[in-house]
Amino acid sequence: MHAFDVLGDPVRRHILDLLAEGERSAGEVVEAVGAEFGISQSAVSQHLAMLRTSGFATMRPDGARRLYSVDPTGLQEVDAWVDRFRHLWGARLSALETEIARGKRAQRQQEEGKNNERPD
Amino acid sequence: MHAFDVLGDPVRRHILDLLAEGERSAGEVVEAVGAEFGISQSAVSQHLAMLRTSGFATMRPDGARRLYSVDPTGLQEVDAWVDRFRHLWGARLSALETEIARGKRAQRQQEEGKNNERPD
DNA sequence: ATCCTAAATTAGTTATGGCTAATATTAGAC
DNA sequence: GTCTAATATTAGCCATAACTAATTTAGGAT
Repeated sequence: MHAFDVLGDPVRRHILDLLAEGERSAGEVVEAVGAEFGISQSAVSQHLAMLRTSGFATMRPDGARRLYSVDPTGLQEVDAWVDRFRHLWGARLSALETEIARGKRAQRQQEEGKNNERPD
Repeated sequence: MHAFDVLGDPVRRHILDLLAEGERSAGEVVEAVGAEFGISQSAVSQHLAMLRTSGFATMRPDGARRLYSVDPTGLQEVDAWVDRFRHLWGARLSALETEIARGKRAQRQQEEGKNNERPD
């Protein structure tokens, strides 16, 4: 199943949001998601399995419990796809691109300062 | 329909890839996509409509033809969602984040230089 | 060994997304 | 006006993703 199909489901996005805050046991995920979406333990378990097999989550056993975390792999895949289009939003990526612009200006000024005592 | 559901479909991703190269008429899209996926004009038209209503494409009429282009809106939405997880892959966003890091370093050095003649 | 809790798995049902086929719209040429 | 080309729209069919209910597996306690 393709990365975007995985993220297409609101329950799976919610699970990832939760895991983004840190490792969670399957039970904790069931409780949180159940509260929000009212679905069964089975359903959540199936989602967790899919997140794992599609590279969005990792699991480690802890006794009888299973602890899940975010796996960046799948998200990076998504990010890589979106990359192709980044140039379309004005070579300006809000806060991020502002930082870059400022950084470049700062660098330029610094480098010019090295060669020439008179910056613009 | 949610942005990720839109990108979940391989045909729609293919269309966006095509539009990323530049504006295309509906007919051109039908031909390109038809060749790759073997689906009808109707199917492609339905996909184009969805891309439009979900903020991934814009359309402008040109006589009887309709010219489609990528609309960054939907992609930005996706990008914003992924943002929450970026810190997970090493606070390193390939070229982009490298730029930021360099920029911050440059700024820091420059500012320190103003107050104190001895940079680290 | 028995029991309980945590979680996964399986089988079966249902809702929906994506398709085709047919039809409708619109623009331009004649 | 009629005809054709380009595209959109509608209705209906089908495949499948997501769910529930029931069962199974496994760990830890008594």
